[in-house]
Amino acid sequence: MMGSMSTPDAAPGGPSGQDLGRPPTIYDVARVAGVSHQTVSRFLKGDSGIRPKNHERVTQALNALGYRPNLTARSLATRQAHRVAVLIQALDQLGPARILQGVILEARAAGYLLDIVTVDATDRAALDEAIRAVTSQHIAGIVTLASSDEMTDAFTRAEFRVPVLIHTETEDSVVGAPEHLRGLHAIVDHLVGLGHRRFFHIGGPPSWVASRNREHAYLAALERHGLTSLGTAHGDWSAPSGYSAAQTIPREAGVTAVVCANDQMAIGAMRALTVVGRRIPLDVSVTGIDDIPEAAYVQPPLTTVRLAFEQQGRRAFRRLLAQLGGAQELTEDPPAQLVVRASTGAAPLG
Amino acid sequence: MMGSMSTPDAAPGGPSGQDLGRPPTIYDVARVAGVSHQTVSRFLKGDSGIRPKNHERVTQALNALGYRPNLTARSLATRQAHRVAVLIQALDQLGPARILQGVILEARAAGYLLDIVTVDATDRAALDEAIRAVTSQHIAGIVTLASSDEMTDAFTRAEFRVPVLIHTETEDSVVGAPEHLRGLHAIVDHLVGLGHRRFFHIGGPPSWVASRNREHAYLAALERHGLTSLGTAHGDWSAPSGYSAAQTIPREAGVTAVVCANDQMAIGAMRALTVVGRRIPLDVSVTGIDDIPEAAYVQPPLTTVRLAFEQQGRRAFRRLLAQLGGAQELTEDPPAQLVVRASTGAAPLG
DNA sequence: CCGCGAATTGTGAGCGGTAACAAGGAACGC
DNA sequence: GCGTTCCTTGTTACCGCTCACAATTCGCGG
Repeated sequence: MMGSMSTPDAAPGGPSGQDLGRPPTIYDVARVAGVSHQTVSRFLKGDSGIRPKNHERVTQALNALGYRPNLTARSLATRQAHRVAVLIQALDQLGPARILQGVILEARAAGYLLDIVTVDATDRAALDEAIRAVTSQHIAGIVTLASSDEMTDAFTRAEFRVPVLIHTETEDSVVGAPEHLRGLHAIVDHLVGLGHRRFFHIGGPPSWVASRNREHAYLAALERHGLTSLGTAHGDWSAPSGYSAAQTIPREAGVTAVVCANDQMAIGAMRALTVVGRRIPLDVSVTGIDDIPEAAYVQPPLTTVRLAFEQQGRRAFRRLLAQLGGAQELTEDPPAQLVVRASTGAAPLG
Repeated sequence: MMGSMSTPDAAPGGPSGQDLGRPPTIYDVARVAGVSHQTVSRFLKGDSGIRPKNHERVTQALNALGYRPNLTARSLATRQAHRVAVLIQALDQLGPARILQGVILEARAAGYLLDIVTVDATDRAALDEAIRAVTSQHIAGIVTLASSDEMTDAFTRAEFRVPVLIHTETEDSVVGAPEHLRGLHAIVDHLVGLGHRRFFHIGGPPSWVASRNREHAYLAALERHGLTSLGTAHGDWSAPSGYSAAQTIPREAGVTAVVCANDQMAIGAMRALTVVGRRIPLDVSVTGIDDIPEAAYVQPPLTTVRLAFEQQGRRAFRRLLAQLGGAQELTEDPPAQLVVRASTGAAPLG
């Protein structure tokens, strides 16, 4: 009926098919550019075999329409999900939260969505259930940041068709003195330098890989100085557990240095020691690991080691990505840095 | 030709078409159940108009194959994303992290995926950029947990086609004494009961809604007792800023109670006060808000208010869901609870 | 100027669902 | 017993994109 023939668009009201109600598709782009949708698809894919003229026209059409790819459709067609499940123990601990932060950053950069699931790593049933729930979804891979043995067990128990990356502090670095263990060495060196000879350790739950690594590093560092530990008590990473653990230190042992596996427990331990009248650092020195924000402001300020959590997270995700055939890994070892504050001092005489 | 007629399955090799390499689709289910794929779809949708016989057969086929719906395909067909963007300031603060935890839980329960973006709320450009990035995706809605004015501004500046839920502590509860403000009232009541009359406040950044709410509640609580505040200093929620803020308290003002807007700043403040020789709680009482895990183990243990962060998060997400036409809201007000510890004591005489 | 192979482009068919409509059956009244 | 209506089912067509393959086009030697 009407004269217009260039735009076989039956929809009335639109000036030139520029802005339709729904977001533009590659077909819209193709129409505007005067090419086939496949050419647009190829362009988007970064294909090189496109003639300059078309390349140009597609580019223009693309930002004329403000095209955004529909990731859902792409996923459906390629049948690969840009979605990764993250199993994490708890968000309310600084370390894990920061690691997660790193994972989030890296995932966003790579265009992946995260399916974050918090799990109680000590509850096998809940763990299995969570894994089942997660794997019944369409996901590209799994990252786990809660690295207890129960967790690892649960994962080896289940069968997966997707790559799983079990993040532990030392993932790969078991060989070759990983940085954070170097951090622990630095702590022990620092204390020995202050004259300490009688050490006690407050570690995390024995079933955690991180606990064992840290304890192991502590013992190794002592050994390097020809010293042995007077004992270890295990907490659960929390301040209360550090408090209880410190109470188990035998009074008569003459411990002058308490090395804790994280700051929270160190804070609890300091409290327990203070309560029984031991002065920090005059009578006993206490150290932590993590350098939580409060560490500098507790009484006395805590000597600790600052770890690059965020980078650990980035690395974990990158590693998974590598398994998925994506980008290459991040290889730099996350640094660790000794932070000396007032909770450590010269060993008491005698 | 053959006797079997119940399974018109031409595929060779498989025993009965049970386990093919790829995950089963509704077509597979339909074939096994001997109905059309649409019937299966209807069943999945919870449609009631299905004859008992078919209902039964579909049910059986469903779990015989272990069918899981392909959310991607569903999204494509219904063109609605089950994906919500969460804008959050920082994960390494306990409060926000726990709120996020609540959001995560609720989102999972509702079958939504979260696109978590951490933003620096003070950087307008970054903020706008983050919002643009997020909204260019196909999302159902947005929840923001970083409730500074910059954030709110950025959101009112932008146009959205999806619902946005800006979470603040007091969202709706500005009227009718929200719980956490009741918590602040409880703190003031507690201190007044101990004989304190000279109060000072260490608040968060003035641009944060939460800061203003808390300060407002603090002032209101004092007023109820016929008292006025001797002043307010603003920090940035961190321990160091609490330390600095406490240093601004004029020595000669005779302040006996310092009410801080969160625990971290309280910890910093206690340190600053101790450094200048003021004893806590003998000379001055200090209180926090949040009840972070370390609060009970700093020296002295901190009197504070425990807030139900996780529930705040759940509520925020539910509220968004309600806007999306989903489930109804959670209406219970998250509780707040005064936790009295050793950082508060009787006001000094004179 | 034609033929031919390589390089570009276009076409058609899914990916796994849902929506709209058409078709088949059962129930019911006469 | 038969026509009519309503209830269940089945059919067909997308959603927006990618893949495999067919159709063009281009460039160049003969």
